[in-house]
Amino acid sequence: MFRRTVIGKHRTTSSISTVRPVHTQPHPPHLSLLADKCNSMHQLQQIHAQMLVTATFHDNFAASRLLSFSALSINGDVIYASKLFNTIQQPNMFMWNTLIRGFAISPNYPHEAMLLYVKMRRIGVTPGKHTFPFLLKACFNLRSAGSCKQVHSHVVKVGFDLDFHVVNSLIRTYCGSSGLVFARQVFDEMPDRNVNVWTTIVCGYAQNDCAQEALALFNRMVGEGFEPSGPSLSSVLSACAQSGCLDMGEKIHRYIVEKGFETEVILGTALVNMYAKNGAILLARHCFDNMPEKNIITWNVMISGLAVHGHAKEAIELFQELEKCHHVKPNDSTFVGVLSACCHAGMLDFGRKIFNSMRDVNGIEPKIQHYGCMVDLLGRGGMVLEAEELINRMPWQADLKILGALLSACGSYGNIEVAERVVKKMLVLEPDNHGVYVVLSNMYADAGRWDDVSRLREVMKDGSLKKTPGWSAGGDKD
DNA sequence: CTAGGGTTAG
Repeated sequence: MFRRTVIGKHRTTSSISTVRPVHTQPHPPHLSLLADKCNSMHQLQQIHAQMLVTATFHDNFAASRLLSFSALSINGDVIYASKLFNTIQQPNMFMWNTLIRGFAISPNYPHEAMLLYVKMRRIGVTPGKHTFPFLLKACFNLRSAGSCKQVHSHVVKVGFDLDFHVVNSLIRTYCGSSGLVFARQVFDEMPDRNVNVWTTIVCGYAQNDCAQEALALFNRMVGEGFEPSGPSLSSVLSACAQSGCLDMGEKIHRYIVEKGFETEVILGTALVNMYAKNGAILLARHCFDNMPEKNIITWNVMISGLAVHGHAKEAIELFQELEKCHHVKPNDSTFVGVLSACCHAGMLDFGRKIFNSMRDVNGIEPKIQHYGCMVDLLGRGGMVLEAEELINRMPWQADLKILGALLSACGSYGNIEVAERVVKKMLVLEPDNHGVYVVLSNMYADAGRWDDVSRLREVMKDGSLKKTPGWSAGGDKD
């Protein structure tokens, strides 16, 4: 069990590799140091075992080091942490908080954080000021405004409603669960604020598509004498990007330069995005090229910015540059940008190659947006049948958007046969979609099929194709 | 004795 190979790496004294009887063993403080240095659950379990044998585990500080690793580390195991926690007779506040935090940030068990909090209250333990930010993180990850409200009332009852960290967490959590009104209320009721709180509310509005309000609040913040921080500038740039406020964006850029802010990844990306969304593609590119460090979001913003503004070739060249980059790997939205560039440039073969390379080379499963790009690309290239086939091969049901792209390709290339099949599918999804009748009718007219035009007109008067034999939208299922 | 809030895209 106590393999020297693993433990021995960090061994500082000889006592650790030899298990001595408990009564002769003083609490070895180095065991908790080891717990801090461990990087796998395997190592952690060995230290745990050592602590049990040497009675070190009864020391709450030592036990909490184990708890922290297993609950919080990327290589940890929150279920193990929970079991470990249950063996502790008198957990202290740090331990309760650590496990709540561990559950809160776990992908699968944020709800357990709430349950643990309830359990803690039931046995009469009063939460500390650190408890609430963790608990609220769980609410945030659950996207639950209801839970947030409940926690909010506990915050008030326990009296932490003046703690910046706690209140900021409340605002952030409300913003993340469609509770912008509550967030604003909490914000307005604060007797005093700091830059972080201002940033949270500005960001909250920006992320909820309320760019104007975000800009207004940012201006108010500055007006009240707060020095904008890097994060607050990133947030307001996002608002400038959404709302087309190039002037404001440039003003912010000048401010960043004047104040000598480090344009590290996030702030730099926010600038690139702001310029790209505003169509100032050269300025975007200039910022991009001058960034010393970029992440995948930076690349995506630049690539799709180029694609959208008619620089398909450059977008693809940039993607090829990204492929040579060792520390940044493309993700699924990278491919949305690249495929839309192919679409724009009509690069059919290259687009097919890229689409296939997603899974084969990059291990990324294409999503419906990628199929959408491909249908568009194939359709515009006149490969209407291939596009239809691709839709039929998708693992999901086609939506109106993707069918619409195919239908318009049918229109451009006069493929009535496919158009009729597509229209049927679209009417299943949306029986009163009049647009599709019009498209189809125009196609019949273009082909001189006047009988079909009038037949369709009758059907439209009826209100639905469903009633017409041979046109029963739900009737012949594919 | 340990710890908490703010930032970039779709």
